[in-house]
Amino acid sequence: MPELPDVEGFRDRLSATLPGRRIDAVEVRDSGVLRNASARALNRALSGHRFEEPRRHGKWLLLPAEGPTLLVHSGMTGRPYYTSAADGDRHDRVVITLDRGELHYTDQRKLRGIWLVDSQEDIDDLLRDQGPDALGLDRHAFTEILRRHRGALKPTLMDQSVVAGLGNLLVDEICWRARLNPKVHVGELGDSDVRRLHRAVTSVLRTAVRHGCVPGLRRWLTRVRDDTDPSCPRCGTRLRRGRVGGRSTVWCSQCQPG
DNA sequence: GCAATTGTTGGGAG
DNA sequence: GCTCCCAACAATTG
Repeated sequence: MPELPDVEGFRDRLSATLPGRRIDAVEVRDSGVLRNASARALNRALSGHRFEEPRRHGKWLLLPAEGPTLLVHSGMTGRPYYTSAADGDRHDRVVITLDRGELHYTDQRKLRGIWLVDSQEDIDDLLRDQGPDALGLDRHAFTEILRRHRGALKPTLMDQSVVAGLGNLLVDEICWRARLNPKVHVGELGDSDVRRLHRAVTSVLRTAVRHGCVPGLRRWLTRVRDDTDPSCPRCGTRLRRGRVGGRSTVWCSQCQPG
């Protein structure tokens, strides 16, 4: 689930609760989510520290704590959340007890997880291959980035080293909005195509961030993509399903020819 | 039992 | 070097 809008929602909610909270204890219930540190190292590095303002880059969430920083990548099913009560989730893997409330990381599938780093250099290292964040990317920068690539549109937009934050649902929604076939090659796009694409990225992201997910709104592809026999919310044509770049893809052969 | 799943990585082919 | 495909990671659902 987590793409840029979801992670931005995590960041926004944690921003309202986490800064200033002191870490009292780190309880690791499933070390399968720890990617580069032991539970003991986590405890030692974080205990007594206070969380600062959370940040985000693409699908990465950064939780700095006066020196050490937790980097969270939620994979497909992860979600960090603050709770003031002692409630939780079935798949809570890490529970950090704070001086007030708790920070939980729940993750059913554990495809990614949590990294602990202790310097800006280590952060840069982990995020080295990330392209610029998709949110707030202006048209000039977007065009310049796109012009460096030749492959199919959808895999290019989903490549986190090209642009950081776009996932499967978002990219389908963006291509549909821009009336571009997900299989079209980036090199074939004209200036007006790129302009339309940038507008679609911006507007879809802005709305999705407001909702904290890719919303199934009235005139959105996401609303119908999981229907048994979905039709285009714009023109009514039966939607096509297939795989593009190895991912399940939905598009409208009428609105997105090619 | 088999396929599929909203993410990422590494290996290998062309 | 670039692009694409596959398998793997893991857990659950249809």
